[in-house]
Amino acid sequence: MPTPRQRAREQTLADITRLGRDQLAAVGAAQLSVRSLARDLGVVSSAVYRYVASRDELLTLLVVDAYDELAGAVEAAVERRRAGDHQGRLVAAGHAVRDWAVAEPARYALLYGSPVPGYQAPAERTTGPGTRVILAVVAPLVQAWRDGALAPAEGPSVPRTLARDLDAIRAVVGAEMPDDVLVRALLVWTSVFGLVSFEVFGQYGADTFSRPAQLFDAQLSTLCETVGLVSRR
Amino acid sequence: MPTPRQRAREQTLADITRLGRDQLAAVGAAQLSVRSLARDLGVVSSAVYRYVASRDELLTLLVVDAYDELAGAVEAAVERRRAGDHQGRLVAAGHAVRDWAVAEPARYALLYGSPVPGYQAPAERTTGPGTRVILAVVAPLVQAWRDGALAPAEGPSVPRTLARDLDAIRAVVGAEMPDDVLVRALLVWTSVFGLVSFEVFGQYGADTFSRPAQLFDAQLSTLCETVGLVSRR
DNA sequence: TGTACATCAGTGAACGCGCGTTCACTGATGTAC
DNA sequence: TGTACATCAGTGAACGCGCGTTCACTGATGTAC
Repeated sequence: MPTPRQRAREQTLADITRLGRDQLAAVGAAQLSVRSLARDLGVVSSAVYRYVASRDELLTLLVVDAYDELAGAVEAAVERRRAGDHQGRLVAAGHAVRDWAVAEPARYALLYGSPVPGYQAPAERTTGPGTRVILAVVAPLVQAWRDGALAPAEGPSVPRTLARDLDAIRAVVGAEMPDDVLVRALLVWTSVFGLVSFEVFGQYGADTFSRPAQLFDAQLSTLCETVGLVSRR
Repeated sequence: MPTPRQRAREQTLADITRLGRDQLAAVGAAQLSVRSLARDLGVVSSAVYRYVASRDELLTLLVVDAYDELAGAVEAAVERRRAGDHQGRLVAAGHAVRDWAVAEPARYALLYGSPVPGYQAPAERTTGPGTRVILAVVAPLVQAWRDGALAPAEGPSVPRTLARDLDAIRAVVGAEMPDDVLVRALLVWTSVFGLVSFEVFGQYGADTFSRPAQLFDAQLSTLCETVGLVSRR
């Protein structure tokens, strides 16, 4: 049974996360400041140090928070589709990433944008949540391979050095799939985030596309063809 | 004939650009500061305002400088290959982008990373140089289409709203190519920068790939297949 | 060629601002006897 | 149930720092006569 003090502490920590998100949205990660967060919290700046040891730890908190939310959104979107519909699930995963990124551009930038100057995310705390997102995105492809629904590879085999790197990755993914499937999974991962980043970071120009989701969709289906995922009619 | 004063002014402006690049590399665009640039220049901070009207204009200067250099590098790499070798030229363009980005991560981030908080690039000065890069990257694909060397489209036609947006883009590209070719050009563009961004912004994890260029290469050739660019043997 | 004036690069002080972090403190909440 | 002590959230002042930008100025360079 938590004491009132414990409950208050959890509440304040939740408030800090929430206000941190707002800060992020308002000024970006580079300008995120402990003092201004304290002002929003209605507290003197030094009080925040009861909850986070430093500005860097505050950033880490927000990184983990964002990864978790994004991963959750992707996982939920995938599971809303029928288990056998691999392409549908992959498209759903892509759109989940895009929807979240469009709704939360600042948090997306924190995770997948240019690095925050002077801040290095502590691997032991962020790698886990970060990997969860990746796995959620490529899961439909991996499942398709497991079900034997993936068209066989066409291209040449990968160079030896690359093959060795892939072994390490295989251990993380936890599936014994062949090199070419793994490369395709990597392509899916990078392409999805590449497409989303372009849109969110404004590379297309302000008014070039009236319905960016349509472009994303068109490119996603091309991507599905590329990796050998074809919908069953 | 330039007066000594004019020559000195040009020299100082060049120094400012050079030191600005160094600043960018050292601390990133968000922390780039007029005062610290003045220190590097060996001059009092207010003196810099003889050359740039504000910090924002300094950033614009660096944006244009970077676009121009990158575009030049891509164009040169493309022209080093035989005119008929469309796939070779596209791969060369991709590698030119990657090489430049790896060598100049901070300047790459300024152009293609998350937006600099509080800074909005003036479209009338940056759009031109920015477009030059895009055109240089997709030029080999466009040329392949002109030469009739592009495999025909397979996917469904694009939605009407998207088609209308594409008309506007066609005007910029200055070529009367069909929608599906244009979509493929867009895919090339976004994918190349997506792949490069992932590597430069550290999404792969520090030591995941011992030779990232190999992964890039493998993904580039998959991309060439996707868009219907196949090398002639 | 010489002089008077205009231009302009660079100075140094100042304005007003925000930052991260430390530290001794007050006073409320929690706990052990 | 009551008391003494420990814990800990939050205060307010301070440290030392850097920032963008303005402004009146000095003195060298350039130009018109």
